[in-house]
Parts: sequence; C-alpha cells; structure tokens
Amino acid sequence: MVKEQVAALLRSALQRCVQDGLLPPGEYPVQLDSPKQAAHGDFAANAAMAFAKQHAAATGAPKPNPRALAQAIVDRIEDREGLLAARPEIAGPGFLNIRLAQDVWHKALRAVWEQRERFGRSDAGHGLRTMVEFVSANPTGPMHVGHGRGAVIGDVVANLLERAGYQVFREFYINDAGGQVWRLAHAVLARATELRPGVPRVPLDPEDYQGEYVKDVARAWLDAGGDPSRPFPEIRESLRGFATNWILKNLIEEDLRLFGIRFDSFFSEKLLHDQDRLSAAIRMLDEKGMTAMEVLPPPKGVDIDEEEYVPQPLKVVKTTRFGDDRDRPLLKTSGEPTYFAADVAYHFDKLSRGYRRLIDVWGADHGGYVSRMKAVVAAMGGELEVILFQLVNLVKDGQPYRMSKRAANFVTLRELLETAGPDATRVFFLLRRGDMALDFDVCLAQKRDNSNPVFYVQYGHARCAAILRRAREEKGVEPRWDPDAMGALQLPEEIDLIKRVLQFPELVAHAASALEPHKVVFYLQETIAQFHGYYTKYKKTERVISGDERKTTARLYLVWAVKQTLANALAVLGVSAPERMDAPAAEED
RNA sequence: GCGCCCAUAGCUCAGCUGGAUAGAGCGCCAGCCUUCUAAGCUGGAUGCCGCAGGUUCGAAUCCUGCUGGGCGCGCCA
Repeated sequence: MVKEQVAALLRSALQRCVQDGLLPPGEYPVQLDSPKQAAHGDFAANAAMAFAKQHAAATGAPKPNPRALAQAIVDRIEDREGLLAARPEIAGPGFLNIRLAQDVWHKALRAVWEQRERFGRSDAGHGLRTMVEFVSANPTGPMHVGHGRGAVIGDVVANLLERAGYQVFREFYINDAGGQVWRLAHAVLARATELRPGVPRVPLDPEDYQGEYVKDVARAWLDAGGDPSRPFPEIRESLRGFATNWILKNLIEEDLRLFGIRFDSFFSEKLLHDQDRLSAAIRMLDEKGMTAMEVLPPPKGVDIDEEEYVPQPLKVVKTTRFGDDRDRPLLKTSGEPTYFAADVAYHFDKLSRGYRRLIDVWGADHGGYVSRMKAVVAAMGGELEVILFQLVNLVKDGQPYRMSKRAANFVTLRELLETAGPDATRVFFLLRRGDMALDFDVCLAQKRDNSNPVFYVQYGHARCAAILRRAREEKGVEPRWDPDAMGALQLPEEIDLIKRVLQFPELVAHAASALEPHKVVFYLQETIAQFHGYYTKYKKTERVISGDERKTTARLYLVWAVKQTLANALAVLGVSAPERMDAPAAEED
C-alpha cells in the first residue's frame, strides 16, 4: 500500500533523528493527509509540527523550530526504492509536502487486479467475533420507515465490519413477550369474532392494534382451526404464538427479504422466559455484587397521575457503578421481571455465546436506554457499542406527516420497497449521517428520476461496463494488467483516478471503525463524479479505446479497476451494480 | 429540572479522530451530444461554519457557557 510505504520512509527518518539526538526516544506515528490542493503534493505530513510539540512536552526543553525539524527529517530520508519524485518540500509552519514518482501509482494499481471483489478488505479486525443486533422490530405489525433506516444502517455496518476483518453475526431480537403481544392477541380475537357470524362478538379495545393486517392474521387463525367462541384467557397463549409467528413470517421476514437483508438468527425473548434465563442472569449479577434491594426515587419529568409512586424496595442492578444516572429495577413489585431484566439476560447470552464485541443499532427513542445497557454489559465483562440513529420524519408534499402505529395510518416499509425499490431505498437512508434526523419525503423516494441519487451511482458503473463491452465487441479486447503499458496513463485526471481507487481500502477501514456507513455513499458519489469528468473531458480527444494499443490497454485497465471498485463499494451498501441502464424516456415539452 | 443528539450556501447535507484558500447535490443562469450511454459534463453566484469565550503554530473539528430544535428521563415494551 502506497501510503504505508511512504509512512515507513518517514518513520525511519524520524528514527535517525532520534539517533542523532534531535528527538527523544519514543514512538512517532506518522500521519499522512491527502491534500486538497495539487500544489501540496500527493501526501502532506504534519510530523514536524506534531513532534516538535511532543518533544517540548516530554522533555520540558523549549520547542524546536518545526521548520528546522522538518528539514532535519527531510535530510534523513533514504529513498532506496525510488518512491519520491523529489525531496519533500517544507511548507507553511512545517508541513512536508511529498510528491511521488508517477510509476509508483501505476504499479500500485495492480492490487485491484489481484484482489478483485476482495479489493478493499483488510484484516484490522483479526477475526474478532462480533455481533450486530439490529431491526428487532416488535412482531406486532408491519415495519415502518423508521425500521427501514435501522435495517440499512445495521446491515451495512455489518458488511463494513466483515470487510474490515471481523467475524460478524447478524441477529434479530424478537420481542414476543410482554404486554404488547397480549394486546395483539386480543385484537386478533376481536377481528376473528367479526369474521365468524354467530359467534359472540369480542369488542376491539382502544388499546388494541387497529390495523387492517390484524384481520389477515385473524383470517389465517380461523383457517388454521382457531375457535373464537372460547374465552380469551384460555386461548390467549396460543393466539399470541400464532399471531407473532404469522406476522414474523408474512410481514417482517418478507420485508427483509424484499430489502435484501439476511440475518444469521432470530432470537426469541419468550425463549429466555421459558428457559428461566432471566434468573440465571440475575444470579450472575448477584455473584458480582451488582444487585441490591433499593427504594428508587420517583421519576422526574414524567407525570405520575393515576399510577401513584409507592416507595417500596425493589431488586435493582447497580448500573450507577458504571455511569448510569440511577440504578435500574430487575423485578417489579409483583415479583415479575422487568423488560430490562430480559434484555440483561439476552445480552448475557450474547456474551456466553462467545461474542467479544457487541453492537446494537437502536432508534433515538431508545437513547435513554444506552447507559444502563452499557453498564450491565460492562459489569458482565463485555463491551457494548450502540449505534443510535435519529428518527425519521415523514414528509408528504412538503408537509409533515405524523404517523401512529395504532391508528394504522403510517407508511409501511413494504410500500416504500415496492414503489421505490430496495436499491433507491437503501441509498436514500444512507444519504445522511445516522445521527442526523431524516426527513423522508414519501413522494420524492418514489420518483424514478435523477432527483434520486441511486441512478447517478449506478450509471457510473454501467458506463464503465459499456466501455468494456464495446472493447470486447468491436476489438475483441479484454481488460488486462500489463505493467509495461501503465506508463501510458499520463493525464492528470488519470493519476487522480488511480489515487481515488487506491483510497478505497482506507475508506472501508475508516467507515468500519467509525461505524459510519454513509461514508461509503459519499465515496461512491465522489469517485463517480471524478470518472464522469474524466470521461467527458476526453471523449473527443483521448478516448479509452483508440488506435494506440498501449494507451488502450492501460485505459481499459483503469476503467476496469474503477468499475471493480464501484462494484465493491455498491456491494458494501447492498445495492446492485447494473451492467447497463436504459435511459429514461425523454420528456416531451 | 436532568441526560443524549443536532445547528455549515436559498433548500437538503458532506467535511476524513486539529491542517494550508470550507465542499457536494438540488434549485437558478450560461454552455457541451456525427464518434466508448447527456440518468453525464463544464463554467457562474451565495457562507460572522448558531452565539460568546478557551486550548495552540493552526479550530467547522477539541473544552466551557449560552441560544434554538429533536429524542429520552415509569415497576410500559
């Protein structure tokens, strides 16, 4: 890797500075930036400034002049392999502006040829077993657009981590226990009595789920032999099981399939209860001295009207020891476990299964939950990272469009996937950083024109494909790596494109470590813009396919390398890389 | 009252773990198709980077306070 080679050059120069007594012994991690301005070379190093400061801090001696230190470093660079075009220039307060010999870039492009679809991967993660838990939508109804955002972020983060060398496991936690699912069961029974004449009607409770899909569940339940004349308490358990399972299979898993998201497992909360895993987890916290009986203070900032606060000792986990605001109850006054207790057991289970790194993807409405969950995982000897994404505000024709799940007027993920398609939906969600609130314009996402950036991104790939196709069909030439031909790439735009391609592995590693999938989208857009610019500028003068065999070979390879890189980036996003795209029908004026 | 997130061009947003003259898309204006896809490209205008301090060679980026917006703060799930 070019950047690493240059860094090594500087590191050894710095070591010689140490030997010559110019710097105290120590580590000198070199930071190399890619300057925005061509005049600043291929790389810029701030080593002289940074280490002059470090020197003064460590020794108490007056700070060396950074420009003088820069000169000393330059004097000690031994460029045996001929990487550099010239001695680095010293600029401004002490930057080293480094310009490389052109053939360094040419040669480096071989990496794409060797690695193909693996280009961009690294082993930074050393195969660390990592679990990404995401979506985890309640099996009480269809998924809405907010789930969609979490789904894409989780999926692409998992893709990134895989490419960065982690061993990734994707899990969906099914909240199939607790009060919500009883409301669902009741709603199904109510709808079932509507459908079956002669059976005493069970009225739909206002708290029940109101959506049309509940009727579908009821119909399926009746078809499967459900008997709506029996009293609710007798059948609610089997209703619960039937309904959550039906919704999971017919709504949620189908949405995920349309979205192209695959999980390694679906983990049932109910199973934790059935297997008494909650008490096991609580015992484990007991052994660590993390639990206590405490009277918790009344909640602040919330109206406590009818359910008046009764000060009473409760079994709590002492999350305050790990930075939480207050300790959290594990058992209710009734002795029943809290929802949180189940989550504790679940995360305990993740650790028991050998995952060393836990990542949860949550909506911002669960933000208050982060510190307690992190505290518990830390107490259990693990580490949890939470990716919080801000909520999605639906907008329709420029007007806010509030949605309510019970009122059933929300826009489902299914509608979105069917109208906009999975590719556009994925890109749309990744067009913003996760911690920005997202205004989702339902109309805009359904447009199939260039207001939707996915077409721009895919068109770049298709255009590369078209050039390669033409070379094959008209000249019978396939792209191939020929180191002797690469010197034909002399245009500044060609060198810039090479650099751009070679930045991809770095980009992947960085996006993975920051857990920021949107960076891949921006890389794609910038890379494609650069390619379109190159293509258009020279389409009449310096074409890829020309009579000059050497140039043709080199340029064909460059186009191939760009295409491969775009394809790899699109694969990270889970977006298709089309070989051709039909132009949209021309608008008539 | 407390905690987390956000504030950058008219609009929507990037800004790489502190770097040199802050960028892109949309929108507006003016151009570019006989020749590898014009779903493309080129050029033009617009910024007290919310406000006020601090840290240092250097701040949109880090720290503190403030203002404005989002989310959260139950023995619910």
